Amino acid sequence: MATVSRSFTAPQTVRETTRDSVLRAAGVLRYQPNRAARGLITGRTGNVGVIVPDLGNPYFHGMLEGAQTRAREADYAVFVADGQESGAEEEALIAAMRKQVDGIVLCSSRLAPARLAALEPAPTVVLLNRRVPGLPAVVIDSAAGMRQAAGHLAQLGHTRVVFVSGPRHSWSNQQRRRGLRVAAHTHGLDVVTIGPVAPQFDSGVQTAERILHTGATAVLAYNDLVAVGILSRLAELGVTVPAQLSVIGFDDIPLAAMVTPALTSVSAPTALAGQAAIDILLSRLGRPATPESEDVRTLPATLVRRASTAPPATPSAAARARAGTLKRA
Amino acid sequence: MATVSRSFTAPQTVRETTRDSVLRAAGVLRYQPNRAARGLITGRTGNVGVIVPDLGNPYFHGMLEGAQTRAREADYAVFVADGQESGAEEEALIAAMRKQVDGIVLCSSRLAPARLAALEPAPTVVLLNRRVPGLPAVVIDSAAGMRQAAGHLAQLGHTRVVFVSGPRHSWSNQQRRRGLRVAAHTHGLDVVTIGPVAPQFDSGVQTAERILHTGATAVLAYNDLVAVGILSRLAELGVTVPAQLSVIGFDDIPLAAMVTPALTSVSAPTALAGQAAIDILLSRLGRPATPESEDVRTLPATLVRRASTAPPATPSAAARARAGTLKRA
DNA sequence: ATGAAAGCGCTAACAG
DNA sequence: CTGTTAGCGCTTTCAT
Repeated sequence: MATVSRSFTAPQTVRETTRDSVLRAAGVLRYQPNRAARGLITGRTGNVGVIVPDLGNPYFHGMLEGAQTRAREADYAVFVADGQESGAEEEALIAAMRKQVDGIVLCSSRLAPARLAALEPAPTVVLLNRRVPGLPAVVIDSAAGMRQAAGHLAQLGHTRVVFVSGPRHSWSNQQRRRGLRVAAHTHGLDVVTIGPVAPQFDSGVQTAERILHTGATAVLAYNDLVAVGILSRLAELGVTVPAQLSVIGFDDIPLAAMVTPALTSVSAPTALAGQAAIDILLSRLGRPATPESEDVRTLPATLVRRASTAPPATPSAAARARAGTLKRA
Repeated sequence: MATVSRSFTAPQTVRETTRDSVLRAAGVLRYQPNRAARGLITGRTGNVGVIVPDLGNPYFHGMLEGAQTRAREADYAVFVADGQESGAEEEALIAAMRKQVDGIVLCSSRLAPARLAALEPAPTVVLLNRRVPGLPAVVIDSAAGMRQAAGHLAQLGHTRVVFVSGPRHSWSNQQRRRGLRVAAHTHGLDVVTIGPVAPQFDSGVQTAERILHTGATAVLAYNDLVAVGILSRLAELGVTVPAQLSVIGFDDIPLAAMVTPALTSVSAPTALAGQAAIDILLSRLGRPATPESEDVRTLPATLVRRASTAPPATPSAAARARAGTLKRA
């Protein structure tokens, strides 16, 4: 009995011939150690949890995918749960998961900072797309993307750009806004802010004309959804993009890759972020509770040059390239 | 000790006053029964697994979301795993999950029918978007959507339509193809099939001109991706949609909701399907192993009328309505 | 209605 | 190197 256990968990401590026959027998009987029972004694479950505010939001799919991939590579299974945009629900989920997982990745947590800080050390938690002192985190550096976007526009000769601001209290929006202000200063760009607006297609449609009235030649939208809305309305108004106006969106959702060739976008590496979160989580599980070391990993958002660098030779060729990431059912 | 257990699992068997003090104490101490330990003895884990071929594919997000929502309502936690489009990996995942879950939902399984049939009765499994005799399943009835699409086109006065066929061996494609054939016959439509083509944006771009050459006035594409490709190329060619040509896509991915107003789409209720799968799974867990009763739930895909019924009064209004489902990070 | 004891499947400590 | 023993946290007889 103990020998069987050892053959799985500490193969070196068992004579080779014995181990072989054990493993062969296990193969025939399709025996696999019961992880729940193992966890009962080792205190480790081999599971990690991933909590997102809304599984219906494409923004989180990349994070989930990245996390799942990495976790599975390390032979961890992942629980996924939907916090329903509610801090209370999130806390309930954490409580429910606590004993079933070794750690939890909290994506864009809706919990108050104090609540988050109160979680550690049990369970081990890693924040994704959120920063709270004392907790390990993976953040996406919007500012980096904004620097690239501003540099890109400056190089194209733009001098006056519009920023369509997202939800006022959104951490992402603050990041993007702040990043742009700095970057614009660096490149001598004049920034006009419109908004805040809801991060919807609709908002873009409604702000398009105001944007034109500012006399700006380029616009950075809070996210791709807003950018696409702007593009849609501009098309109706007969404004050619990017010739008369450059439009830059923000996000990493498959959607963005598909819409009109006129869209350039600052893209957040969500899948990489998911992977990084798992990496940190697993490394923390190694050393038992080291409150001093604070792991924070920053991933830069990057400008994905699409058509607006210059009108593409054949628009469809560019569109084709962009569509490559989408898959079938 | 035993009384504590009973207070949680069988409250009636404990005197009210005793139970109250137990539960109150539990609240204070933040005690929650350890589900793993419980599972060890009851044989039930309170977890379900969801396996999809590719977490990066938007088509499966709805299923996952629906499944997660329903599972959580029933106080089940969900494991999610990515089969990487591989039957072998899928089997490995099933094996790994088996002891940790009470049942598994297999979405668009890539496993051979015989392999699937060999799974039951342990673990309990429900197929989603796949049908194999003897196994409970939730399928999305593409034929219903095709009937609506054909009826819609016939009513608009079309007589000759193109079907751009997807991957030859795809179950979905067979369903759609077959459904259209029947529906076209009913409505006296003439169908020209082009393809099979890869389910990509690119394919649409490449087939657009061939479609025009057929003299057809409407086209049904295998999926939205192909449809959008077609629309993109048509725009380049100066063909107005829907006036000169009606384009209908197929799928339920957020993407589709955003692209040009010219797209009408047959939409698959993936979230509902995910919920239904969990419903069946949980009902099966109730009655222990009833191999006779074969639960199969069919959900109809439906035509989502967008702009192509008639050119919208204000295109942006229609576009706006379609964009409503997308959310922010 | 409650407590005592056995045991779910496993690993860890200790003999041998 | 391998077998024996104890016990992880819980539920479930079986007594009381």
